[in-house]
Amino acid sequence: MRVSRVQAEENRQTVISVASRLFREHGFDGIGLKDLMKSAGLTQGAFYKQFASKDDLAAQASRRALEGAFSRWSAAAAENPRDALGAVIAFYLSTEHREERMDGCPIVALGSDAARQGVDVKASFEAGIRKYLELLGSWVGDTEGEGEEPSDKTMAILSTMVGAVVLSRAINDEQLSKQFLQAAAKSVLTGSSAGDANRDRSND
Amino acid sequence: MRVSRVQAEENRQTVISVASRLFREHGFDGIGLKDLMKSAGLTQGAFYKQFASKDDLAAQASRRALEGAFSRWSAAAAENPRDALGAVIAFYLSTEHREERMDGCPIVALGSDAARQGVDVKASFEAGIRKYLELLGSWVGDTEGEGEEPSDKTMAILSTMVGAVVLSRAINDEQLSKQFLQAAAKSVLTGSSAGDANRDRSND
DNA sequence: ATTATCTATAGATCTATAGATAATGC
DNA sequence: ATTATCTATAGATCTATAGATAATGC
Repeated sequence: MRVSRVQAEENRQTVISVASRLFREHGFDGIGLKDLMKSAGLTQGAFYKQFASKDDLAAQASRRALEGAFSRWSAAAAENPRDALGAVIAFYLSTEHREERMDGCPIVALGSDAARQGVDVKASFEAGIRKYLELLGSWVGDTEGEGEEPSDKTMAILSTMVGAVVLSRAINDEQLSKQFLQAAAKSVLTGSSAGDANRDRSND
Repeated sequence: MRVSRVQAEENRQTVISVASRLFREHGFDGIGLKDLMKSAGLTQGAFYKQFASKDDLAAQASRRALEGAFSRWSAAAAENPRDALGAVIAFYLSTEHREERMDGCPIVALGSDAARQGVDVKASFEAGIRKYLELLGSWVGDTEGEGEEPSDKTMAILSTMVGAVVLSRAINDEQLSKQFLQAAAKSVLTGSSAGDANRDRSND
């Protein structure tokens, strides 16, 4: 029954990744350790040799989720370096992103939940949010250097993006839902002074 | 043990009001019927004579919460009719509102949770959101009449407001948290063309 | 010898239902 | 007679722990 140290670490990583997806799908309180471990191919009994508590896992899974989301932003930007902001907006404010709670932005999927969690989960969110802001700030073009404080404009853009997807997911009407995404995209792109000419992407 | 029909209805309303607050505080999955009923001064056994299920209560409590929030917006606007948008922004994007999850905006407190709920809860949210949009639209001043479709600008403003408070609650750092609120206020007020001269309110 | 995982379980809590009780409504 | 609320409970699930097992690490 025992497993090599390497395998054990691999299992641990699997649990964190699975949890980062299932927490987004069901909320921190919406899924139990038994189902979480089962989805990772283990039994519940193995949990407490790997994690101190469910809260501990929540903090680590949140970090993992934010890191994954950051990678996605980076990848979108790398694919379209001339219009990085436009590229990120194109997927973030798409109906596809709205539908994929499990793999989508953790701030949207778990933002309300995070507000009720302890400092560890919030620390994971804060670190991820700061990285979002750095990336966004470099595109919005009003940071005065590297590693600067985030600008108000950058923070307002992130707020608009997060809010639009939260709102688009909280309602039944498909048309109104889509309009939240489109309105936010329009607002961010016309107000951002991102300075690119090729605004040719469509929104879905 | 039995109680008059009038009293029973009053109890029902109390349960809905209490739930609208406790769900915001703990999430739909974060509080049980026993504690909910106890907070309303009843026992759990009385629940199912009043509601079909916990989901049923969630939908009704969501409606009640949104109605309360709408009243607050209306009241703020009535107190300062010359600058209704500014008055709403002043409290919505304040640190006080950020701290009062239980009585604050239900979209912020339960938006992520609502995305995981059924059509009834989402219907409550949708109805409330439409009323927010109507009110906002009348202040932003680009609706072409009464009962019109919400404008993109109105929807972007609501997105920014909701997103900013979600973000401000998901992190530990007080300064960054406050900056989200201030940045959003600035963005909404400078970009809104609300057309009022007396922009003299402060943000906290 | 150590330990990652397993099965099993403790003790609490969850939603929902059943039956008793006592007051209302007719 | 009806019924709003109560106590009690069913049956499932929750987090966390205990002890057994079997493979690793030394």
